[in-house]
Amino acid sequence: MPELAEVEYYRKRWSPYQGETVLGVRMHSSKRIFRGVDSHLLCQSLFDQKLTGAFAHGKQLLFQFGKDVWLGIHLGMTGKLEVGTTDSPVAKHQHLCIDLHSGIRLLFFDSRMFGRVRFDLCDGEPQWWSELAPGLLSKDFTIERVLTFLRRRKGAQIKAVLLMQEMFPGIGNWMADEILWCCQIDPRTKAGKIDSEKGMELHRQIQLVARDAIAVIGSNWGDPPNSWLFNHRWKDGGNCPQTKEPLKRERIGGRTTCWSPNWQTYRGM
DNA sequence: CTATTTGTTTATCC
DNA sequence: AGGATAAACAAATA
Repeated sequence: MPELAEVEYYRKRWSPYQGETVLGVRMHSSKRIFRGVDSHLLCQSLFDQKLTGAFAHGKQLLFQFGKDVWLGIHLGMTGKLEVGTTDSPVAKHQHLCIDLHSGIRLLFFDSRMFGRVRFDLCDGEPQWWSELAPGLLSKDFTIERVLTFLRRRKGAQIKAVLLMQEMFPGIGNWMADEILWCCQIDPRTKAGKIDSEKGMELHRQIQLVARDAIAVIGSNWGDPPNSWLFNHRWKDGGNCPQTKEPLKRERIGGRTTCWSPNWQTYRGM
């Protein structure tokens, strides 16, 4: 499930426990999720450290312990972070639990196991983190960068381009559809066919959708208003909030895409 | 039993 | 070389 706003929601779940000290760490098998991680070193390094930072960037999460212990988490398709207590039994699909002195237990679940845990011991944030593309709401996410990227990816469908994390960190399937719906762009449009005027609108709507999604979902997983495509896109028989006509669902750019054919009529130059 | 899933990585083709 | 596309990954759900 997790895209930009959901990831921010999960960051907030663990964030309040900053300042608390780690009593113990347990990892439950699942080599896949811990690929590349020295699990013994991870447990050892976290022990007796305070949680000192909780960061989100796009779909990536980063938790800092002490000064130079860093735990990175990607939630994949089905990952989630929860808070329990140190006496709760191990649940299904539980991969990591961090017990704190207060009796609180920080938990990471992921049934499909497309998620990933990373671990770094370093002075300053890990390199992979500092190399992430500028966030959608940062001042470095400029119109120029977006237009240049659209030109480079000119042969790909815009739906697929919006899912590329190296330019649009945090945009996932539903956000991409929401953004294109706001811009009235046909999701099958080739990126190179979008003129600069439409490109500027796209840039703006990306920021608006990101801001609104974080406001509504990112704080307490609220329900988006019915004026969004979001509430109508999942099941068959949904209607476009603008035209009231049936929405279409089809596989575009490798992903199920929902759009409103008579609303999203822009097909470019 | 089959088809579907809100994500990324890898292979393959061009 | 670099871009575009599809398959693979694993498990729940309908």
